[in-house]
Amino acid sequence: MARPLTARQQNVYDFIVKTMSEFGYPPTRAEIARALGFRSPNAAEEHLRALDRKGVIRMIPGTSRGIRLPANGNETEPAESQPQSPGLPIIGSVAAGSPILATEHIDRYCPLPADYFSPSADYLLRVRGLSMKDAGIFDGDLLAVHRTQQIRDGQIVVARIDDDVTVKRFQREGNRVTLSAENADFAPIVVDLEHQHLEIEGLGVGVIRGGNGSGLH
Amino acid sequence: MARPLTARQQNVYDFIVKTMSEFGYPPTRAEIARALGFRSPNAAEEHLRALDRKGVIRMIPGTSRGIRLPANGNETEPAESQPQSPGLPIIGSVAAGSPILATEHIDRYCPLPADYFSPSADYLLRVRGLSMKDAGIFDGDLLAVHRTQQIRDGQIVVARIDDDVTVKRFQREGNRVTLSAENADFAPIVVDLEHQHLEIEGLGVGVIRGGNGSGLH
DNA sequence: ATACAGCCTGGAATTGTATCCAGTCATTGC
DNA sequence: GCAATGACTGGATACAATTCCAGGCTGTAT
Repeated sequence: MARPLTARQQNVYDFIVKTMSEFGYPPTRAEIARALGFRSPNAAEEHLRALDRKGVIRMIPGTSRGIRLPANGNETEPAESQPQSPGLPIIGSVAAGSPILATEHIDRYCPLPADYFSPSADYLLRVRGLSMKDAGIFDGDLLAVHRTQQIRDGQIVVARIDDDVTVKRFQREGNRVTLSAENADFAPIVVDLEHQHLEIEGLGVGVIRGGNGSGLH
Repeated sequence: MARPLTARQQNVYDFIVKTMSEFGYPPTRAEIARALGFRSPNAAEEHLRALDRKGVIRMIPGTSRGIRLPANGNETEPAESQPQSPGLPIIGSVAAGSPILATEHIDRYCPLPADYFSPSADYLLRVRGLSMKDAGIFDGDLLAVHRTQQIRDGQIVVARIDDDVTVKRFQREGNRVTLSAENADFAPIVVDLEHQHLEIEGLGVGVIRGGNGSGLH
C-alpha cells in the first residue's frame, strides 16, 4: 500500500478533515482552492484524485461535496466525529524486549486523544527500570511516543540497537551518537553509525503515571 | 422553546442523521425527496425550514448540502453517546498560591476520564518547582488529585498550611505530621497538629507530563 | 534525452442544488 | 366561515459544484 502523502496532499487532506469536523460536511473544490491559495479549483481536483488513488479519501462522482473518509487512522480534531477511538494503545514495555506493533498484541488503551501531546503520540510504552529517573521517568510509567526518525539533540528517544529497545537521551556528534541514561548508575551508550546499526523508533512526547491502578509511590 | 416535531419532520430529521452517519455528508433536497417519496424537492425544502425554525438543524444558505446538526441529542444506531465530559479540570498551580475551585477559573481540561486513575481523580494541579523531583514530579507536570482527607503514611498529598498549598510526602507520628519534599535541597516541614492547622486537600494519584504542547525536556 | 508525476493557471461545459412561485388538499383553532 | 399551519405537486431559475480540456513549470526516475 503506497501511502506517502506529499506535503501539499497532506495540507489538502488536513483541510478536509478540519472542515468536516467543523461544519459537518466536506469542502468543495473551490473551498479547498480558496483555503490553500489556489487560483483554480482544478488544482484541488487533482489533489483529490491523488488522495483517492492513495486510498485516504474516497470520491463520489457527480456529487457535490462527495468526499468520504474511509475508516482509517486520522487525527487533527477530535470535535464530533462519530468513531470514538479507544485512545492510545499501550503496545509493550521497553527493556523487556522489542515492542510489538501488531494490533493483536495490544491489550490496553489509555483513553487520551493522540493530539493531547504535541507532536501527537502514536502509542504508549511502559517503561521498565530506573535508567531515566533523573528525567522524571520511573519504573512503570507510560511513555507517550511519536513515531518519527527526526530527532534533535537532547531529546528523549526510543531507540533500537540490535533488537534491544531502550529509552535514552539522544546526542549526535558527526557519526557518533550518544544515548545517555538519566541516572548516574547507568553508563552512556555510544554508537558509531559506520559500524553499528541504530534505529530510532520514535520521540518521547509525554509521560503518564498512576493510571490503571498502578498508583503513586 | 417549542420543539415538538411532527411525525413527518421527524422522518426528515432521521434521514438527515442517517445520511450523515452513513456517508459523512448531509443529503440534498432531492435526495430527501427521493428517500421520503416526495415528487418535489420543495417538499423537502419546507421541512428543512421547519426543522431550522425549531432549532434541530441549521441551514447554511446558498451552500449545497448546507445542513448542520447543532450540538444536540441524536439517536438512531451509530452507538454514539454524547455525554462526553470535558475531562479533568486543571484548576491551578501549586506553590503559586491557593488553587481555586470555581468554574470560572478553569481554562483547561485534560480529556481523561476521572476513573482512569485509582482512586479516581477529581482535578489536576500544575506543579511548580522541583521540590518533588526525586518522586518523578517535575516543574510543569500535572498532578492528578483525589479529593480526600484519608491519607496513609508515605503517600503524596496536596496540603494547605496557612493558605500555602504544597505537594509533599505525608508522614504522621502521633500529633506530629512531617511533610517531606523529595529533593535534598528542601527541608521537611513539621507540623504540630496541636498548635498549627493542617488541611489536606487531597491525595496524589497520578502524574501527566507533556500535554498541551509543554513537551518533554 | 525523454518520460512521467506533482503542482499549478485559466477557462468553460455540464450537471447538481438551492430556492422561489403558484397552486391543491386537509386539519386545527377561533 | 376564515385564517393559519402542515404537507404536498409541478415547474422554473439562477447559482453552486463537478469535471473536462489545454496549457506551463519543476523536479526525479529511466
